[in-house]
Amino acid sequence: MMMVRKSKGLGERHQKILDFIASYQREHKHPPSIREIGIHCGISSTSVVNYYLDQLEKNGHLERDRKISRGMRLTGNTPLGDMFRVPVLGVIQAGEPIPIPSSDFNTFTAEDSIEVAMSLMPTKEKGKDLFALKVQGESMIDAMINDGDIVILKPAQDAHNGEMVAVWLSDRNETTLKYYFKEKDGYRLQPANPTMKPIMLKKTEALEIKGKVVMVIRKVDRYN
Amino acid sequence: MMMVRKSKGLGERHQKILDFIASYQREHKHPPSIREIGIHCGISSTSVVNYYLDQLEKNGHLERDRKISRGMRLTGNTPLGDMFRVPVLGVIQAGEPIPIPSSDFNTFTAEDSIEVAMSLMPTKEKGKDLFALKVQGESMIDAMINDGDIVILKPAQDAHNGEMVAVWLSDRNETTLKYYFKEKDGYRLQPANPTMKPIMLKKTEALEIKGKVVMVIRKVDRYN
DNA sequence: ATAATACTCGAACGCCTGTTCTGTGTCAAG
DNA sequence: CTTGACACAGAACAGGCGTTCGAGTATTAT
Repeated sequence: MMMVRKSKGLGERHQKILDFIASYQREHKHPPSIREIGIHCGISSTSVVNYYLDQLEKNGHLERDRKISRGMRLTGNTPLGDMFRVPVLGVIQAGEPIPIPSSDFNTFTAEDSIEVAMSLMPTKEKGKDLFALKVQGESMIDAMINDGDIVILKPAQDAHNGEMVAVWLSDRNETTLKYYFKEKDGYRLQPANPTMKPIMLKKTEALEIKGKVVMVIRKVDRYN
Repeated sequence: MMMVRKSKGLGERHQKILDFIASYQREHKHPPSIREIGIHCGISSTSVVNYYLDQLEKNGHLERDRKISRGMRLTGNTPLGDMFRVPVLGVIQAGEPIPIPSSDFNTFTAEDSIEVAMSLMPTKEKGKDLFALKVQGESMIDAMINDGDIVILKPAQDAHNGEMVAVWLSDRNETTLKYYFKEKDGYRLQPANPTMKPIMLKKTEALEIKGKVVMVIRKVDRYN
């Protein structure tokens, strides 16, 4: 009954156009013209570009200011400017396992997410597969992280000494954020607050590193 | 010798054009045309707009892609996209007074500053006269703020109970970040970490509120 | 006063750009 | 096979838009 040409919603060309607009805008700070889109996407006719642009507008991926040159803008979670979008996968709390990114967490799930300015991002892990978690409860206080804070993590299964990691201690059924140190007899999980004592783990105890902490953001609007 | 028409660097019209471009871009996600600038800035001729645009380009406030419609972009500290630029006025540490914004801190001082996504901003204090300070030393640990953290503040001389404020205790020659509570016999400055004891102040002791904490950002790249 | 400089206007030129129309080839349903 | 929706190309049109030029008006220096 229903005919499917290439894929259901977005064809390869739709995606290519969308990507080009985003990269062009990022570089030039203004959208491309129809003809420029055509050239860079291998479309020889302006009418075809217009054809796709109309579809993208119908699907809600794009907004157009008709009659205005370069009058288009990407909608939805395509951050313009120099910022990064990080999906908030869930909450992190002491007694619960850590949600980690699934394979297809980059899909069009317009789930909850936050935007972070590129210029704030440490090192060059600019927006690989970063993800964010909202801290629930006050169990991370010894990591100097409060209830309601947002932690941005980079997925990882292991870590170097001195890195702050999110770990799941299955033996203790506990999630925690600590500085990671491997020692001869096991592991040491050091709180950020030097006045607090580290957790010492024997090699036999399970320790699952879920990610490295890249950034912590605390919005202080808990007053009224 | 030197002739000064209106002001030295930027005339009123230059500023008006700059502001219009910024607001137009923020709303439409693409730059305005020369004619649009003319209309909204009270300039009847496109050549005059072009005239000012050339000057702005020469002064480095603008970049132009000649021959390309709407081919202009603001340079310097004019964040595109939906983000906010907050100037970093200095450091905050226990033994030093708190730098606060001067009257003309919005001028073209291309000093150090950070960008924060609009969507991260609490409440509607979107970028009034916010400013940021870099925390130096570990004296703010009881506010769950670590060495190297960036705190974003809103200027204030007083506060409501329960708000986190940056205060300067001149009697003790001390700067600190605490939750503020006014009590019958004085003030109570409560650390964020509930396991730590508050500072009790008599009414006679000087307490200068310098700002309210709006946000805390911690970049965790202290590993290599 | 005179000249120089800064600023403003209006109009015209021509490329840039979005729009529209006609035509072609493909593929699946009837 | 025929039909029709779909994907695409090319050309032509009209208006958008940056550019340029000639000219007029202030303001300032000499």
